[in-house]
Amino acid sequence: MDEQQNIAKQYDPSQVEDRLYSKWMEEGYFHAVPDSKKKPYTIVIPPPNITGQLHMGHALDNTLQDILIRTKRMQGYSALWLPGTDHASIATEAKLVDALAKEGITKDMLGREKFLEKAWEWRKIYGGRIVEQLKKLGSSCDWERERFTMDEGLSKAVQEVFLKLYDKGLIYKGERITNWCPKCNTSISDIEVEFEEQAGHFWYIKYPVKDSDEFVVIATTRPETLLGDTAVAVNPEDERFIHLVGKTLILPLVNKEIPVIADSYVDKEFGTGCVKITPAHDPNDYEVGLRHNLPQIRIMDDKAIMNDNAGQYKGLDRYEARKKILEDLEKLGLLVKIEDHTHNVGTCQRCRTVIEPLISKQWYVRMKPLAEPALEVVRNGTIKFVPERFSKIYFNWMENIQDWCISRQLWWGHRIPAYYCLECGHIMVQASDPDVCPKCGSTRIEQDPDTLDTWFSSALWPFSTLGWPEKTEDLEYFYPTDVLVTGYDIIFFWVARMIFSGMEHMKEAPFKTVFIHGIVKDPQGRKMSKSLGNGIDPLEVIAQYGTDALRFALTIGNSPGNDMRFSTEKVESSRNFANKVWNASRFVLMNFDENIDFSKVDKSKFTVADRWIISRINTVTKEVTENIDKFELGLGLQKVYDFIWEEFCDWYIEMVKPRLYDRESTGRLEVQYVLNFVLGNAMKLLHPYMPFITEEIYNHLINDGRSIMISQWPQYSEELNFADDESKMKIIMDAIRNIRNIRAEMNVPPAKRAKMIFVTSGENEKATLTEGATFIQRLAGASEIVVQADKEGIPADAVGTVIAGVEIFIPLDELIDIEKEIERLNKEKINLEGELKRVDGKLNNEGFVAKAPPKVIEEEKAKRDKYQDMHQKVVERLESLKK
RNA sequence: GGGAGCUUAGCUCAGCUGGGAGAGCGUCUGCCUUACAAGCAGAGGGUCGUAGGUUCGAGCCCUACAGUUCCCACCA
Repeated sequence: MDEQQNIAKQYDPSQVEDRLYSKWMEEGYFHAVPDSKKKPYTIVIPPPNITGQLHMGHALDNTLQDILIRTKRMQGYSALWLPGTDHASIATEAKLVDALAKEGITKDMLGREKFLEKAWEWRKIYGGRIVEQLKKLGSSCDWERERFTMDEGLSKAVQEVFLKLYDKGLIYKGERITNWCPKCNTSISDIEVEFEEQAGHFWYIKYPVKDSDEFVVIATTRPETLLGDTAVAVNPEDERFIHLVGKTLILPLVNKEIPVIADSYVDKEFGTGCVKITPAHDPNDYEVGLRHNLPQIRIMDDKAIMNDNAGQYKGLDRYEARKKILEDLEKLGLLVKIEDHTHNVGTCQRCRTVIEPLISKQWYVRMKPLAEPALEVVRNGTIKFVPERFSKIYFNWMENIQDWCISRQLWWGHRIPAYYCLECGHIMVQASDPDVCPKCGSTRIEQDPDTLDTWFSSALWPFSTLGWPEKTEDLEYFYPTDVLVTGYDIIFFWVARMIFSGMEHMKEAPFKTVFIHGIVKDPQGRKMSKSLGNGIDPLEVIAQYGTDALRFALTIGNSPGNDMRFSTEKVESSRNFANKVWNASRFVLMNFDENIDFSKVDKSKFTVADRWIISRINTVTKEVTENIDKFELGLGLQKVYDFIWEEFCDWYIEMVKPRLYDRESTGRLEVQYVLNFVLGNAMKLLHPYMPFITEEIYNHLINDGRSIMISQWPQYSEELNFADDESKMKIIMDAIRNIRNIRAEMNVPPAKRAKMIFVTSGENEKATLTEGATFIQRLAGASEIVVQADKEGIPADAVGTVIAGVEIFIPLDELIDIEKEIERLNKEKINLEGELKRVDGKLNNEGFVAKAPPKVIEEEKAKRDKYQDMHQKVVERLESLKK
């Protein structure tokens, strides 16, 4: 076949990938519809941010999802992989603000409406970018169903949920201390605060006692908050200070009177035992303040600039204020000492700015009632984490859950459906803009300016994307989804919230399995990050090595939940495998005749090798299918890899070459059939992992002409299990390996062909060796093969070896180095003695014989017999050489 | 302070329910053998972190310890 003869020696993914992806799209293979004849299988994508760029984490996450969905599609499910993107309110808004700043424009200059117009423009430009990048990965998403968290339907779902939870009293507005990011200018939830160890100081400051010479010393890491102090607390059982409780202190610099209070929150052992209490700027102090009815004095504005309450420090940034305050305290002789102190500082996940806890009015979700069903559904196994250990992390978090702050002082996002009467302050939470206040009749009504936490909408993703709150056919058919694939870093942000949302609004868990993967790290084991600049761009890897190689590298040798290092060496070896597959296929295709008619195949012409490889792919099919079912994707891939490279390429193809090179040979058609069958099935098993190359090859093989994507997943069949042929092949392969070993060790030139004599008394061995003679000739470089029952006619200086039940001799024309041969045989002898010692150790152990399963004992006995026989023959051989 | 993971060949990692230690890369030797030098054949290399325990039998189960990474908590 001329066309096939011309296939390039090296696989070029760039010639294949885009072409095939377009074809799949055109054919609509990714599209899934409710089909009563099929079972549904659903995965919803973790929606990437619209401003995002594909990174290795995405590449891994989506490769794993694609492997699962492609497998299930081939297995006959109506397999839906539902894609989409997330508006990522805080991230997008921050980027847009930065971009505008470069043009000298601020949010306020634009106004809300204009700003949102800009944001939607951005979404148009960048939202599509990540989608195109996912396509480069080969993701078989149903793009006809692509969703966006701010789509009309999804926004409807968000509103519906907000109203529902508000009506149930599960959403409330409250004034309390929250995490505030002065840079992003918004409140954030607890999990968006990342603690970072920083080197800081402990400043010891004197607070004089009123009308006394006495004073207390407090230790603080944040002296600027002194301005907002409304008490100093001591432990009620601290005898050192108990006499001061109830007395009044003079707050330095401010010269205000504050009380000394007793609260068990104070640790006697830590610091000085006296704690300044700043209810408006510290979460713990806030709690203490509530217990003791202390005033809350905010001393900073939303940008962490000191406000009116800071008196002379007004207008200073919090760190400038700190410096100034310390100077002033120093002057007054109130700064006692300074110690170095490393402590954890809360920073904004988004921008790394140090969080300023502030008192403000925010919307919260009451979590306790929602957490209970979400815990139960994991406890009772309705939802399983893979690996299982992550359920513990989930429990730990969910059991100690705090109310969720959901309002954000941002513009880009779902606006909170709450309206305020400007006359009487009445709050209306409803779907549409009210005309008049039902309480006072005023028409002066304003909507809450805040938007919702991005995760509020992603929490609804598994059902909002399927049409909820409408009762759609899709929702009915595809919900609940089957697997959620994600990294362990977003279990709290997303997984947990989807679970309680699913339970609350659908009364059903949103998925059955949470398949957790680790983080992709750089070759030195560091997390890939922008600031380190150590990220490896998956798109560059694809451009250089191909998508299949990237996917292979991300999957091979990786086990669920574990982090992995990514290196170009790994991609190179992955690329090499793709090339190997390519060339094996090239070989197969080059050796097909025109107008092959497999209906003429005569199975009686199958050789031991044919049945062996069929039996092997049959077993591998079973194993790989099981591995994928158990989410052991790396193990499954390893098995396909080993099968293709070692068994199919290194053994089977090498063994069938003589039958293919001779166009008149009997069984030529049968070989072609077996090659086509085995390679075809191997490509199917490999397809979920390496979709492009497998499709390209499958298209050239002889089959029903359908795309491999929608072909049927191979089935294990008992009829294709040929145990006899597998054991025969073991003899043949052992013989070949041993002979190759001798030849290498005895420095026999590779090109030199030699006569080989096999001595065996076993009928089975004899028949097998005769049957496999051509294979041995070719693969072990034999010129002639003789199988005989005794050592008749074997020259004394022949080199030799032994496998189970068979002695092998190679008479060489030249004189051999007897010493070297003795040395080599001695090595064999020592090896066998080691094996015998181990087996005997077991069989001579009474406990083993009494308690081990009979099958294990039988196996050990068989091994002992085999090794004893081999050992005896090696010893005899050594003795005859020493003469 | 609490919790989890990891520790296996020079490097990076697999090892499913306990039954003779594996892969890739690297190293050494020999090969351009008409699918593939991004390849073929062969070799070397591990007391599976340490110490106990359970078991006929432990890389795998239990306990303690050491090193390491991460998560949660956040004592000013």
